[in-house]
Amino acid sequence: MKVQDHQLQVPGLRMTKQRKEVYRALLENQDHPSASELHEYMQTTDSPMSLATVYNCLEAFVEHGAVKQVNVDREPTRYCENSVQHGHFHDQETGKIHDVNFKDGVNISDLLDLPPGTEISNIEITIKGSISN
Amino acid sequence: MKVQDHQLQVPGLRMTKQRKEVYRALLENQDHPSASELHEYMQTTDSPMSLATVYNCLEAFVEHGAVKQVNVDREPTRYCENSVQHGHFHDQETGKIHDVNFKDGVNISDLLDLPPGTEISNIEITIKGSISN
DNA sequence: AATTAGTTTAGAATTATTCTAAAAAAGTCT
DNA sequence: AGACTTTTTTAGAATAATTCTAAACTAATT
Repeated sequence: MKVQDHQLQVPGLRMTKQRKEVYRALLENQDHPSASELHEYMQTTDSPMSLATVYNCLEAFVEHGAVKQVNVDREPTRYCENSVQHGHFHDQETGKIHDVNFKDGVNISDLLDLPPGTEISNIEITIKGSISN
Repeated sequence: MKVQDHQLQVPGLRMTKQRKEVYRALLENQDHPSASELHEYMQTTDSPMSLATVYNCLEAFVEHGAVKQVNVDREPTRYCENSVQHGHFHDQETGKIHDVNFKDGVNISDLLDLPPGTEISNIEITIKGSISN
C-alpha cells in the first residue's frame, strides 16, 4: 500500500522528515513492528535514522493518539496505527499479532463489572492462542 | 487474611519452603505486587530469600496456572493469584491495579470478531483510566 | 540574519529480567 | 540411615529493551 505525502499528518504534531517516514512505514506495512524492527526497516529506505529517533517518533505518535502500543508479555513493545478501536490476537505458533475488531454495538461495560464512576481512557484486549485448521 | 499451611498447595508443584512463603504472600496481600516488591516484602518475613528465587517461584506458579502475570505498558510485571478469570483496571491516578470480574454469562467471542478456528489459551483485558467521585 | 525552540543523534546509563554455576535441599533407593 | 540423583536456591554476572544526555542540527520566528 502506498500513502501520499499529504496524508502523513498527525493532528497537533509537527511532521518532520523522520516522523513522516516512520509514520509512512507504519501505515504501509501494517505488521505490528517493534521499535528495532522498524529501525532496521528504516535503514533500508531513503531515510535511515537512529534507533533513538524511531523511539522518539513512536512516543510522539502514541502521545497524540495516532499510534497504539501493544504489549504481550515481556516481549518488545509493538506498534500499530490506531484508527479504530480493536483488540489483538497473538498467535503463539507464529508469534504474529493480528488485529481483531469488536463486533458491532458491543460495549466493554457490558462485559465487565467496572467500579461506578470509572472513566476509561484506554482498553487493551489481547487474546493468546493458536488457529487450528 | 491468614492462610493455613495446608492450603498452600499448587497441583503438580513441589512446595518448597520458599514457594510456600511466596505463595502465602500473594494470597495474603492481594495487591498485584511486582517481583521486586514481593522480594522486598519477603525480606521482612521469617523467610528472606533472593530475588532470583522470587522470580523462580513466580515462574513456576505461572507455568502451573496458579498465578497470572499482569503487564501494563512497560512497567514491571505484576502478579496476582489466578482463581477466576478476570480483567484488570489500572487506576492512572494511584497507579494501583484492581481486579474486575466478567459479568455473568458473557463470552469473549460475543465481543470480538475472532478468526474461525481460533483456540484461545489466554485472555488479557486491561482497562486504564481513573475513578471520578 | 539572529534568536529561539524543537528534533535528531550516538553513545552511555538504566533496569527488569534471565542466566550461570556452585552450594543446599529434597526425594529415592537399598 | 547412608549414598546417589534430581531439583531448588543463591549471588552475582549478563542481557536487552528502553530512556537519558548533551551536542549538533533543523525549523520556526523575530
